[in-house]
Amino acid sequence: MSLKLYNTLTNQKEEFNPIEKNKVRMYVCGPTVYDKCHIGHARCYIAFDVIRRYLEYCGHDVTFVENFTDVDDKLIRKSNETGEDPFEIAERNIGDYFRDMDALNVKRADMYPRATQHIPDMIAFIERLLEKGDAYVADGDVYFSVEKVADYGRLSGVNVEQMKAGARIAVDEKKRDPLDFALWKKAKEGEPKWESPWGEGRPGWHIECSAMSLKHLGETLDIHGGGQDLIFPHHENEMAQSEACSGKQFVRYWLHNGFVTIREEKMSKSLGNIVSVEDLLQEYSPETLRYFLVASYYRKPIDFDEDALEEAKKAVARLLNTVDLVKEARQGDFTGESLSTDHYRQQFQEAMNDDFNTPAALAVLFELARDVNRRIEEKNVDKESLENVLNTFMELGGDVLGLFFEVKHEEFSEELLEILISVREQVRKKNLWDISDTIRDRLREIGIALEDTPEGTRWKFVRD
RNA sequence: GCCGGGGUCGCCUAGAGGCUAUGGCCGCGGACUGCAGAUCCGCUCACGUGAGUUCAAGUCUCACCCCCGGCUCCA
Repeated sequence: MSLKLYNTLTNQKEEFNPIEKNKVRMYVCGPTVYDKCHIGHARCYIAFDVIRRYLEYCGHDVTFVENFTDVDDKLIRKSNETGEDPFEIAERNIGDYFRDMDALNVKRADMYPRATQHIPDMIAFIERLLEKGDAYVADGDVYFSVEKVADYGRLSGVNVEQMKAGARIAVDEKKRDPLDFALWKKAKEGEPKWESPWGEGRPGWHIECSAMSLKHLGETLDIHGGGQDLIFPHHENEMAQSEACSGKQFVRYWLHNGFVTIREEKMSKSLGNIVSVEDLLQEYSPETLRYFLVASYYRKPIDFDEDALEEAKKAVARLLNTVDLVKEARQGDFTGESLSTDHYRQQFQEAMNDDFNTPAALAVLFELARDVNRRIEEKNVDKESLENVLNTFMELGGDVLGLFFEVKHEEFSEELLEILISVREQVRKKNLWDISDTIRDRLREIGIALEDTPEGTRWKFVRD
């Protein structure tokens, strides 16, 4: 059973073999921090979070690097609009990014290099390209010469000749060829700038990923990921300049996640339909959001709407309830037949090995949930099995998919709650239903759900 | 125009040649229950259209009809 993943470079599923056995070098294009994170960012970073987690589950030692683009046109524009310093804008959005991603249980990368902290690396990279004759200086700008790359377009499948013929390329007097792209941009008035051999200026967009991945992960990466929109021009250009520089293959497996649409429309500033993670977390639990995003195959588009989130909320609750039931059951005196989780684990792995097929993997968890619920209901399962089932849920649904995780609750007295529950028990014995229901309703309002069972009343924290 | 991805139950979502097509949500019936919740059991004639290949086709081929994305702002 081997892991296969869909490689954008070859347009097919390939068996995954890292350069070094059990060692994975992985780079994901992080956000340009000019604004808050939206649902599309969440989709991307959760997708690659799951990929990273699964690789780790398979025993790989993953080095995961994700960058922050903290200097670029959009940041500068934003700064000009608001008057706020661009670096402050970046800093604030980076803080928000961590807050949102932490809330969504996205594991932290091993490194978060920032463009502005790698200016010398980028300059050195550009100098090397100039030495090799793959780039040229033009009036303070430096451009990469696309014609030096024989197979330019091989990642994205763009047709070079056709693009040249088309009118979609902005004409720029300084460029020798319209497809050439900027490595270094000459400083303009009021923009952030750094000293360079070509005068003051700032780096182009693509160079940062090439320079930073080279520095932190080496010349060849095992996995490079990002949103589908980055395939062209960003990744095509990264690949062109990195391979020109090193003479080696830049990335073995290119992975790209699909987009999120909002009620069947593209999410965009002009449509004003951007849904921020911050806002979503006001309405929905991290588990719900995460489930929603993981319930589709990462390469397919997802359409966002409230109904879909409501569905996700109920679906994930089923799994969460089962985990609670198993936790509770293993405390009781259960005996009976054993329930092996081997089959489910194997099915889960089979699904994940098929290019991280999380919907199929979830289906396996639901099957396990149904089967263990039935056994608990029948009181026909031994404690060891329950323990095993719980571990299976925590590893597959928790460690790999990131759906189950502990959250901190405000300090409160469990003892007081127990007293309240026992008082309620007494009034229930006297059929004083209005009082007992009031207690239950009021507790529910503050996030504590009571459930009456033949074995007594149990309570749990709930999040919507 | 060029390139790419799709159309599977009421809705969402897997499956890519072969036993009764995955899982979820909703709906209906039942068990349990003071109610609620949770859980369990059962039910509900889903593969865009038309040809072809094959003993066998959601699954391969061709044609057609629709949908979506990219083509230097984008995760």
